[in-house]
Amino acid sequence: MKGEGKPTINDVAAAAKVSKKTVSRVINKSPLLSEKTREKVEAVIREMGFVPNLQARALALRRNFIIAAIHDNPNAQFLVNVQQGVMEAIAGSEFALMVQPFDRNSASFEDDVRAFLERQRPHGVVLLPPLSSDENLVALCRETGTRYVRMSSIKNDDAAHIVSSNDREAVRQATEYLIASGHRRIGLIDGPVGFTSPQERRGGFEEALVAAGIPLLPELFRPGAYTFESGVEAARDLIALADPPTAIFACNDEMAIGAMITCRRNGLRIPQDISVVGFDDTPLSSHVWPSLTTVRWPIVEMARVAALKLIGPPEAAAEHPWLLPSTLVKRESVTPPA
Amino acid sequence: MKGEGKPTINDVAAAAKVSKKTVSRVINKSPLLSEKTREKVEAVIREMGFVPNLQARALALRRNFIIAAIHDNPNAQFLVNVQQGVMEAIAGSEFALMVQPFDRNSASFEDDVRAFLERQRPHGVVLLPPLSSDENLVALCRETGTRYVRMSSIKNDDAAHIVSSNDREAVRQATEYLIASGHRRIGLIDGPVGFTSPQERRGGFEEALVAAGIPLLPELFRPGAYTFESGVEAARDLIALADPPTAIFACNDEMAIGAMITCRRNGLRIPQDISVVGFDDTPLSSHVWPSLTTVRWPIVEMARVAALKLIGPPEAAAEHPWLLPSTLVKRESVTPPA
DNA sequence: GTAATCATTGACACCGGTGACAAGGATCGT
DNA sequence: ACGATCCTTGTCACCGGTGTCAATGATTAC
Repeated sequence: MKGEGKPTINDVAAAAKVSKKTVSRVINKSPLLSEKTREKVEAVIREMGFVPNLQARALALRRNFIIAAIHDNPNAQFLVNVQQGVMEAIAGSEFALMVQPFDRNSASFEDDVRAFLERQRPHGVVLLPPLSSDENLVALCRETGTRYVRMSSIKNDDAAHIVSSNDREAVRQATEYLIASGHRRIGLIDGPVGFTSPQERRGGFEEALVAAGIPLLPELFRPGAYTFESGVEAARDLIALADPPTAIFACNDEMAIGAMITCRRNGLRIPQDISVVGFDDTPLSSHVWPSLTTVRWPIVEMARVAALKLIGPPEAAAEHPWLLPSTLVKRESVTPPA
Repeated sequence: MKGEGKPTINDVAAAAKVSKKTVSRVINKSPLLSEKTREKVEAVIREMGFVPNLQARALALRRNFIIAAIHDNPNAQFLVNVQQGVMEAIAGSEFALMVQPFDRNSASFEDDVRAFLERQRPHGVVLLPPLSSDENLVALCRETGTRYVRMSSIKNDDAAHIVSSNDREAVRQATEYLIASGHRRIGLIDGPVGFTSPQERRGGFEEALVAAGIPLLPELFRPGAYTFESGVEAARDLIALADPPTAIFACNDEMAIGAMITCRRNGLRIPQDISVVGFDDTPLSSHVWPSLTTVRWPIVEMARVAALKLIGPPEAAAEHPWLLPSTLVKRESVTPPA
């Protein structure tokens, strides 16, 4: 310890009168060490306040302790939930979480991602939807030797590299719940085109209708963009129909709430005049009035599992579950039709 | 290039038949280099797809390229805005963003922060509110030699280490707007006790009342916790008063919206029967009906400036502005009292 | 023409850890 | 008592960059 700066492993070694390798063994909890020296060195470490330099470790080990969440998702609650899940997984470990948004509309999108992966060389990345369904990114991860886990609704049994939720099934159940309540004209507000998540959700919706022998009427299917405004628009169109639906399923909560507000602005009571079901279970959904019946999407859990797959030994990645249940949360926005 | 793994500076040096130091000069754009060798080496770098290893760089330079956002803030929109601001500042640079939440209620809070700083040794940290008002953390940053910028409403002219917004003034203006509209009984829903931001906001509110000669009536001051539910409760109490207020200022949007919904549930029309003003300008505030008049808090800008202060040369940190304007956004939730 | 100066480039140690392997001392069996 | 074996510990090179300073060759000054 030269009086300045943080003590290094050399300082500790000198102070404890052992080799730096021995100190290294202590901080790595190597089993081939006598109890006596371990205690001696640990005492010195404590006394000097030595903390190993992660940069040096990263260089020597040729791997660092960074989990990166890569996304192009503007939804705040989603992102924060993901961050929470990852943090739960890495809490207490040496790992840290890096967050990196990308613009998928940029011409340099893939180059940007590649530059990030090659520069930061994170230990592992969690690919968040909707960007996670991009096969090029997966190829990029493979190419750069980056461990990855996709969070996606894609069908895929590569359990080591994906975490998914059974959205289709959950939406089917939600729709069956509407049908069981007596609804037969149910509007759907779709998610953005080309994204995988709304495909699954819509799929579950359609399956339920088909199973109940209810025809799929084009006028009841409305486009959406996962935004509040698109929910407003879609609902406006739906309730303007000659024979409007008695219930609406929106592919996410934000649109569902846009729909609720639009219905109310147009004099419809919820749920007496029209029932609404959403998807996500954002905090908001329990704050609106009436509270929103929705499908709980286990983002936090998915993110936690994704991170666990990344920080554990590679061969154990597939041992964590890859499919987590989305579940129907019944609140106040559904009632039998008048 | 040994056929395996990424090429290193040594591989490039060998291939270009120059010393590794010369390659180092090229990647650092050193001016003392002949144009000829620069081009030759750059060609080899491109051809081999060489990307310098940040870990090694970090070790040699004894500094890394990580900006960490440290927080104990559960508000999703806030966090994402901060992340966006930081990303705007570091886009195109070598820097990356790390996000680290802490639990201020934990007994090991300070130890946790210390462990994070000492292990990751980020190049700089942005301390987010409310944790940013903790002087112990600032001391910790100093002690560990970590560059920091506080995002806070604290009064402080240490321009190199703080980014603030003139919340007090903005709230005063918002309140003056209510007063100018004819309101004289205005309820306040406070923020959590012990936090600095609600102090400023309440301060601006009181200043405006005092300046207008309106007495500060205790029954019109209600506690809050920045949560939707606390807004609900406070509003319930306010409208239950024998002489209820004709307007409410809530210290954040979430409470304001809780208040709006509560008023409506109790048969009050907004803004005809009661006006509401919030603070934050979350996306939500323009989505509710009627849309919420609120104070726009420039989080993205503050975060961007904070990051700029961190990534630039230390002596230039104070040159960036430290005070950014919060501004009143007039929407539909305010009208003169009946 | 030669010394002085400048622009380029290289040699080498170092940042703070780790892995591979060797060495030292204690313990064991015979 | 002796070598074989095991348990601990140390030596040394290396991870992939950077700083310092010296060496080289080209240019300039006189």
